[in-house]
Amino acid sequence: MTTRPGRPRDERAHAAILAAVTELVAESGYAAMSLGAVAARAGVGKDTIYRRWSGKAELVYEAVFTASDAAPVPDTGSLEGDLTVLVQQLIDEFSTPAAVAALPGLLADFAAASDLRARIRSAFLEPAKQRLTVVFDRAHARRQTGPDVDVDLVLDGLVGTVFFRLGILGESAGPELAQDIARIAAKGIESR
Amino acid sequence: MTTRPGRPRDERAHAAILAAVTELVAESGYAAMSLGAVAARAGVGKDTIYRRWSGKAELVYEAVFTASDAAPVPDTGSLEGDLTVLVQQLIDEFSTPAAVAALPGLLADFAAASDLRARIRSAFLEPAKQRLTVVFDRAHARRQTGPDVDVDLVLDGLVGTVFFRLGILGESAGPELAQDIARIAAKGIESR
Amino acid sequence: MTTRPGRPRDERAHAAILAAVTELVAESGYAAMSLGAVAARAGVGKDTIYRRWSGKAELVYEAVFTASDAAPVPDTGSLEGDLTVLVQQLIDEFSTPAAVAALPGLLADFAAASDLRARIRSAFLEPAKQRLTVVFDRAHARRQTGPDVDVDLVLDGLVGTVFFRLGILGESAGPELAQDIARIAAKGIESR
Amino acid sequence: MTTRPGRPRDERAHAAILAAVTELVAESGYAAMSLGAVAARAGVGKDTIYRRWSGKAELVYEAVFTASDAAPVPDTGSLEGDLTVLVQQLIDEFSTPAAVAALPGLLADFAAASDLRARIRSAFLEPAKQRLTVVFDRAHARRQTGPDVDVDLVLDGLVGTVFFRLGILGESAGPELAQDIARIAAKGIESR
DNA sequence: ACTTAACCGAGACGGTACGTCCAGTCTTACT
DNA sequence: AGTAAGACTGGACGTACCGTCTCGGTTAAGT
Repeated sequence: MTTRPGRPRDERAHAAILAAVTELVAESGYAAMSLGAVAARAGVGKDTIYRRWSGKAELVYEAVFTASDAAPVPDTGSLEGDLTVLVQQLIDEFSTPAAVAALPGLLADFAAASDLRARIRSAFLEPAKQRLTVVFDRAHARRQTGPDVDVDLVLDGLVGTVFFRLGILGESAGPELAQDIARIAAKGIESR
Repeated sequence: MTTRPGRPRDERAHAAILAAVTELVAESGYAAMSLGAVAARAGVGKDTIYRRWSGKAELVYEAVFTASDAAPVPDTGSLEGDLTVLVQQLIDEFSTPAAVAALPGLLADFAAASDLRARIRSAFLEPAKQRLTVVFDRAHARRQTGPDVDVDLVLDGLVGTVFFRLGILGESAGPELAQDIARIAAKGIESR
Repeated sequence: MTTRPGRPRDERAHAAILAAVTELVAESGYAAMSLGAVAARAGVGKDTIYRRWSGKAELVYEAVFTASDAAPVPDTGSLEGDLTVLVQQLIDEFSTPAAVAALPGLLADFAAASDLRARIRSAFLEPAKQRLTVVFDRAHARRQTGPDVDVDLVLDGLVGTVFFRLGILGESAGPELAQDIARIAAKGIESR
Repeated sequence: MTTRPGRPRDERAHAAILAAVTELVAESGYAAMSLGAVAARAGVGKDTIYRRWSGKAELVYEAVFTASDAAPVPDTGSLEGDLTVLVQQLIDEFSTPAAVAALPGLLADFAAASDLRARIRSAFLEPAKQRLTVVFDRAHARRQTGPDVDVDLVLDGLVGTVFFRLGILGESAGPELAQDIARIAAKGIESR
C-alpha cells in the first residue's frame, strides 16, 4: 500500500517552494515574507503549499533547517576540542542568510503555538543532543567528567548562547567564538 | 519655560495603555495582541498609542520590561553565589506571565528591524551587564578570576540560556535552575 | 448690554479664518479641506473656529457666499433682459474658484443635515428671490406676464440649471449662457 | 477561451453588496454610510468590495442608478405632454428613498474627482438625452420647434431643476410638478 | 478506453489588523 | 472669557495577508 489513488504530488513543486522560501526569507525576513509571495515566486498555487505544510512556521522550518542533520560527531580526543567542533556546527547552521533572517520569527511562531512549541526539542535540538551525548560519553570514559552531566542544560546553554548572539543580536561570529564558548563550557562541567 | 505649548499628555492614558498591554499580551500572546484591542481595553484612541510609541514592539517593551532595572548587585562573597543571584534575577524578570508571552515575538520584532536591533544590548542587557561587571571585579579582587573575562560573552551565555529555556521552550524554572547555570559558568571562568 | 464680560473676540482671527478657507477650498476641494488645515493656515487654534461656526458647512458657506448679497436689482426694461442680468449674477457668484470647488460638497452637507437643509432657501436663495420678485412685478406691470407666476419654481429652475452646469458638471460658462437660459425662461412664463 | 483563470467572482456577493448599499444609504445617508458597514451587512469582506469598485462613489452609483435606463420614449402627440412624461421619469428616478439619500453626496464625490466628473454626462444623463432628442425630433417634424434646439441646455435645465428641488432641497414632488416644469420648458422653446 | 480521485495554477472568498487621517472636544498656560 | 497649541476619543479609510474555497484542467492508477 505505498501508492495512493489519484495524481501523485509534483516533486518539482515541492522543491520550487522550498527554494522560493529560502530566497524570500533571506530577502525580506520572516515576518515580511507572505505565503502568497512564496507561491508566486515558486509558480505555484497557495493551496499547493497548504496541502503540504500547515502554515508558515512549518514551511520555513523545513526550508531552512534540514541540511545539517547529518553533521558528524566530533572526535578530537579532548572535551574542549569536541565541544568546539560542535559549537562551530551550530554556528554554521545558524549563520546562513536564510537562517539569520528566519530564526527569530520562526522561533517566535513555534513558541506561540503550543503544538509547535513541543516540537522544538525534537525538531531543532534532537540531532545536536545526540552528538552531544556521544561527546559526553567519551569524556566520561576518559574520566574528564562525572557520569551525571545534565545534557539538556548544557545543550540549552550552547544553543541559547549561539542563537541569542547570532539570531537575536544579529552579530556575526568571529573565528574564535566557538572555542571561547566551548572552553568555558568544558571547564564548567569537568570533574574537580 | 520648561513647558511645551498645548495640552499636556495625559499620564493616566499612558498608564492605562501599559496596563492594557500587560493584560492582553499575557492573555493572547504577542502576535495575537492587536493595538486596536489595546486601545479599546485602555479606553483610548489608536492615535494616542501611535503618538507615543512607534509600533507594537516599542510599546510592549516598555510595558513588560521596565521594573527590574533597580535590581541590586549581588554580594554573597563567592563568584558562584553572586552569579546564582544574578541568574535568578534574570529568571524572575523573564518569568512573569506578560514576559513569557511577550518575549519571543518581541525579540523577533526587535531582531527584524535594524533600528530596534541595535537597541537590544542597550535596552535589555545594559542593566544586567553593569551588575555582572561589578561581580567580576569583586571576583578578580578575590583572585577567583583573571582580569580579562569577556563580560559580553558570559552575559550572552547567561541571558541566552535563560531566554531560550523560558522564552522559547516555554519551560518553567525549577528552584535549582539558577544555581545549576551559575555553577557551570563560575567554574568555567575561574582561574586555574 | 452690548459688551460681554471677558476678552472680546479677535476680529483679525475671524478674517484670517475666512481667508484661509477661501484659499484651501479652492486648492483642495471641499471634502479634502480639513478644519485642522484651516486653523494652521490661519494661525489659529481649532477651538477658535468651533467657537464661531458649528462646523465645516457653516464656515465654508460664510467664507464663499457672502459677497453678492448686495447685487442690484436689474432694470433693463424687458423681462428677458432682466432675467439675463439676474442669471449672469448667479453665474458670477457660482464661478469663482472657491465657489466651484466648494459648491457640490457644501450643498451635500447642507442636504444631509436636516437642520441645515431648511436653511438653503433662506440662506442661498432668499436674496435672489427678492430680486426675482421685483423683476416679475415689473413684468406684470408691463402686462408681459400674468399675476400668478410661481417664483419659487422659476428660481429653482434658474439656480438648479446654473448650479448643475457649473457646480456639478464643472463646465465653464460661455458668454451666451446667461442669455440662452433667460430667453427660454422668459418665453416660458410670458402671457400668451 | 473566454473564461479567466482562477475562481470566478461570486454573483451572490455582488448582489448582496448592492442590496446592502441600497438599504444602508437610505437608512444613514451617503456620508454616514461606511464601506465597512456595507461589508458587514452584506456578509462580505471589504476586499470583495474594493476588488469590484474603486470607491464609495462608483459603488453607490451602480447600486442606486441602474434601473430606469429602459424608460420608454414618451409619445403623447404634443411637446408639452412628452416633456411632462420625461420630467416625471426623472422625478421618479430621483424620488426613491435610496436616490434621495444618495444624490447630493454622490454627485459631490463625482464632481470632486475629475475622472468621475467626466462620467456624469455619459453615465447619468445619456439615457435621458437620447429620449429628449427623440422628443425634439418629433416636435420639429410637427413644426412646433425649430431645428436648432440646444438639447444639452434643456436637459441640464430639466435635470438641474429636478435634482435641485428633490436632491438638494429635499422637497417631495407634488402631482403637478412635472407638468409645471414641462409647460414652461415647452413654451420656452416653441417656435414663434 | 474509461472512470476515479487527488493533484495543479489562479484567484476570489470572509475576516482581521494595520497605520493614517479627520471631526469635534478638552486641557494647558498665557493674554 | 478669549487665545494658540496640541492631546483627547472615536471611527472610517484603503491595503495587506491569512487560510479556505472554487473554478477549469491535468495526471496517473485501477478497471
